[in-house]
Parts: sequence; structure tokens; C-alpha cells
Amino acid sequence: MNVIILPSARERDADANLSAFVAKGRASKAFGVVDFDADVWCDVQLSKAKRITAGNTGPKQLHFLVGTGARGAEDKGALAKPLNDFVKALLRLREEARPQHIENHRVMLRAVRHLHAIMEELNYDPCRLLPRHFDAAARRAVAMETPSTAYATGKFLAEIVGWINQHGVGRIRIEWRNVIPRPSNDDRISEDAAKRRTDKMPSPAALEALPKIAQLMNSTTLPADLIRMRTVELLVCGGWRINELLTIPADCEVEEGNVGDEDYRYGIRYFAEKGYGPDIKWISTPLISVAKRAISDIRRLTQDVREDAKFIFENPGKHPMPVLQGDADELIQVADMAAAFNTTGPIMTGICKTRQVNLPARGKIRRGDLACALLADVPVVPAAFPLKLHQFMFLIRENEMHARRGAVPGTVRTVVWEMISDFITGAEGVQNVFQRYGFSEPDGTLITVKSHAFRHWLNTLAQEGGMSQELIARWSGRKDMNQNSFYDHVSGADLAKKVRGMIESGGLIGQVAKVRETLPPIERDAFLATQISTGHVTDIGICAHDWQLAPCPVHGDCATCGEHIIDKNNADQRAAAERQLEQVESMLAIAEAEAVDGTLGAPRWVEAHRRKRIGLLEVIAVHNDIAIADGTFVHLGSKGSDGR
DNA sequence: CGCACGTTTGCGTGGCACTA
DNA sequence: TAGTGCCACGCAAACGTGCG
Repeated sequence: MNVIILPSARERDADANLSAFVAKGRASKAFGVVDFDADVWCDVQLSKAKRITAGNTGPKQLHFLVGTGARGAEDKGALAKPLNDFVKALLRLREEARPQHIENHRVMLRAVRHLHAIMEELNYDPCRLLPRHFDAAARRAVAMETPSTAYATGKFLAEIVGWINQHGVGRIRIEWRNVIPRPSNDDRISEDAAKRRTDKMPSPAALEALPKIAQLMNSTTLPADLIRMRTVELLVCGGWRINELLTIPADCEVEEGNVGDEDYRYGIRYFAEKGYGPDIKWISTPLISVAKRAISDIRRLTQDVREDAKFIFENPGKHPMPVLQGDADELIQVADMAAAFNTTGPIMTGICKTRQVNLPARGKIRRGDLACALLADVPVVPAAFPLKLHQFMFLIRENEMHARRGAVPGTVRTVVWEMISDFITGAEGVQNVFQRYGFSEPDGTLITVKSHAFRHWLNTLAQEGGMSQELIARWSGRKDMNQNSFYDHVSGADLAKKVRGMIESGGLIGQVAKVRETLPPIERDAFLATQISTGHVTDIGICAHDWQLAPCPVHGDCATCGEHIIDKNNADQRAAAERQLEQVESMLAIAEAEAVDGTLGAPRWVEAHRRKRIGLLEVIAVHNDIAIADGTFVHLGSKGSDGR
């Protein structure tokens, strides 16, 4: 005898409600025109724009597939029905109810995949879902994801419960709340967290190598390398997030005061994340010259592309290449077009083919077709972003960063973060810049740096007050770190400690030491701590200025600076001072000649050089003074012809 | 005003597409 | 046909905000 189990009324309702829900989803206009039954929704339209990130210009997709991983993973089957249809309807209705960024929908899909994984026994029927199934999905998320992601997944599972209840899709009303705890961020101080932080820092070998590579680059360096190297230098100077840097305007420099003045500042405008808020990153004094060089080089190397982008903006529908201007219907020989594109016939044909430009006659290209195709792949900047494309600093040609392909004339592309990543991190089959220039870790392994590392590094330096020691020694002061000096590889704070110790033991002479002696013993330590709280090594001595409090008041002119300490008879420092004196004297001779000729500003220039000369002579006099023991730290105090 | 919350963002990864 | 730059998606967490 056959037993026929009739569905209960509640079950019939649930099934009917699911059908109605899916029908509603099918009818929805959310996401624009998509094939509802396709496993992948291509070119999803969203009413909420994504923030401009340099590489984020293409169409968006939603994958209704099992399994995770980047595109192309082999085990990606479609989500089983009827869950599949339910999810599609769910995404459309939630987008309709409240527009979201594409990532938000993808997180929802991720939560659904966890649910899918435990629904085989239910034949993937959402009507049969019970609280324990959500528990199982949540457990799966906790097991597979990090705490913060698992928490987010739990939240989306709870949202699914809400939709099921609201539309009567479940056979019973499901009572389920997200039980996955949100991780607290107390973790910052744990040892694990500290280790994670140091893992993110650039290695000492990387920090040593970068200034050297920067110096090795010259006029013969490929633009692709120079642009990327200067970009990395900017990361060192400012610690931006990579996309904040790559979206700076070409007109980004901000200066306050005059170069040489005490309150001179140099900054770079950029758009902070979230809301595109404009902001200025003020560059630490010792790095201003590095930043200026980087900006000037990048601007120069990207100028052509920017001009093309501007032309396109100002002449809608027209292409800037002369060969593409004129009668749109004119047929041009492939060979002639190739010559204009500075390439060969076959590659020219390839450029057309890629852009689906058909050749109407054998070996001939219709001018208008190619112009249209090239204009169509110019990146589109979201209207909400405060810059037009031609105002971007980082503009290049298609394939400009390609080692083996030629840059395609007449194209406009943005520099994307992966290009910088390949440059400093490398990838399978891609040598990074450290490899190419022959630098490696002390143990011979590969140096790799991640773009965010510089941000961590600058933050850490700022916290430890060691900014000046590191930055100046590497980028602005001495050309090479002297491996033998006792003060190398110590933090600014340690160096200051050393100097204070020298004062206390009588090993330092000069103004600070004199003042200290006039104080009651109980106040001496506190006085020294305020006077010399940090330090860094310069070409000709030790600087006691705290760069955290104020930029360099004399702009690196250490010889005339009252905060400078001489290490008596240190051979390197003495040689550097003598070399500087030589240069100053020859510059002074020129300056004096120009002052006589009446060149504008020359008298001031002469005065500056005279002051520097006097300072250097005093420094050398200290090194020569037989009354001072070698190794004594000598603090010269205020000096200079104007009595500063 | 402080904390918890929801959401947007950056960064990592892997492979397709396209040039030479 | 070989090789890799460029691109898209997933993951984790940093971010701004809103609530108590």
C-alpha cells in the first residue's frame, strides 16, 4: 500500500511563499538587466558607487557559486536549487530595499555558502531551514574564518533569518540571533599582536637598499621603473595608504612660507578614504627634498598622458592622436596606422582585434572605429570623486609597466596598486626591484616589502621618537651608513642617552654642559632630559634637535646650528666638514662675484655662505684643538656672524 | 562621551587574456 | 605558443557613526 504524505497547510504556505518570493526577485529591477538564471551575474549595476581606487574601474560581478577562492577555482559548481533562486531573489530585494556596495552583497553570498554547505540533508530547500541549521552554518564560519569575519558572517546569517520570517518562507518562524562574538580589539597589546606588527615592517635590509637603488637610477632608467621607484619613495616620506597616494592630483604640492625660513612647510594634497575628504600630508623636513624629487619626476613622466586625458575631456568624442583626427570614414592602411602607433602591422591588427574593431577592407582600418574603441576604454572616474581623470598625477599608457610589451600610444590608464606591489614584493615569475638591483637579506634570501609596511614603519618611528635618526641618516644626511661607528643602528633615544652620559661624566664640553654645572645637582638630570631627548647622526656630527617637536630650524645646515654636537677627531666627520668647507668656499667665490654684478638676491646668498664657512671653520678648529681629548663631544652652542 | 556596531576599505591571491 | 601584467574576487580589519 502506498502511503502518501500530504503536505501540511504550513508547508504548502511556505512553498508558495518561496515561489512568490522568487517571483518577486525575478521581477525586481535591482542590479539592472541580468540573466536571473545565470550562475554568474555579469556587469551588475549598482546605485551606490564604490570609492575610486586606481584599479577599480571594471564591471562588477556576483558569483552564485559554491566554494571560495579567486575566480577560476575548479571546484566552483553553482549553488543548488531552490536555495540558488532564493538567494538571487534575496540579493535583489535587499538591494532594492537598501542599496549596497557590491562587497556587501558578496559578504551575504559568503554567508549563504556556509549555509549551502550544511543543507544537503534538506535538499537545499530554504523552507526547511531550522535554527539548528543556522547554528551549524555559524559553527562552520567560526571554524573557517577569522573571528572578525566570522562575526560578520553571523550577522548576515541573522539577516537571512529576518527575510525568511518576513516573507513566511520557513515552515516555522525561526528564532535565531547572531551568537558569534565580535572580537575585542584589546588584542593590540598582546604578544601575538606585537609580532604581527613587526612582521608587517620593512626589513632593515630593505630600508638600507631603497635609498641606494634610488641613487642608482638615472636618466637611462626606464620610465616604468622610475615612476614606481619614486612612488615607493613617496610611501617612505608620507606613509599613505597605497590608493590614497595613487589618487593624488597632479597639482598636489602645498608650500607655506619660504624655503629656508623657520616655519617653511611642504605638503602633498591627497584624498583620504571614506568621503573623499581632501587632506594634506605634511612632509617631515629631512624628507622634503626626496618628496619634491619624486613628485617632479612622476609629474614629468606622466605629463603626455595627462595632456591626452585633458584633450579627451575638453573635446568629447575626439581622440588626441593626429592620425585619428579627420574624416571618421576614411580607411587607413594598417601599415600607416602602425607607424603612427610606433609599432608593427601585426601588433596594430592585434590592438584592433582586442577592441573588436573590424577591418572593413583587407588591410585597412576605418579611422572612426579605432578612435571610438580607444575612447571607450578610458577609465571612468565616479562623478562623486573630486578629480577629473586628467587631474590625476598617476596616469600612464596601457602596458606601460609591462616588461615585454610596448606602451600603447593614445591610451590612458591609472597606475594601480598591484603594479607597485609587483615592484617591491614581486610575484611568481616577477623579479622585484631588490632582486633586479642585486640586493638581498643578510642571509641571502629575497627582500620583499609590502606597500603598507612603510605606513607601519613611519608610525612606529613616530611613536619611538626615532624619526630623525633613521630618516636623515638614510635619505638626507650621510650617503652611507658607517657600519663601524658606535652610534649606528641605535635609536635616537639611545643616542641621546649616550650624549647625556658623556655630559655627566665630563666627556662633553660646551654650552649645555656649562649650564648644567650651574644648576643644583637635583635638577641636572631633568635639565639634560629636556635639552637632549633624542639625537641623530649627521655628516659632520650629532644633531640633538628633536624633530618630533619642530622641523629643522636651519634646514640641514648643521655647521651653523646651535643644537649640533661635534665628536672630536672623528675621521669621517672631520673629512666631511673639510669637504663641505671646500664646496662652500668655491660657492662663496661665485656668490661674491655675482653680488658685485648686482644679481638679485646675491648679497643674501653671500651672507648665508659666509655664515656656513665660519661654522665649518669652527668645527674644524675643534677637531684640530690639541687641548680637547679625542672622542670628547663638543657642543658649540649658538654661533654664526649674525649671532644666532 | 564612550563603546559597540555595521559597513567600507585596503590588501592578498590566483589565473585569464593578450602580446611578442 | 610562452610568459606575465593586469584584473577581479575574497578576506580581514579599520573605519566612521550612532546609540545608550
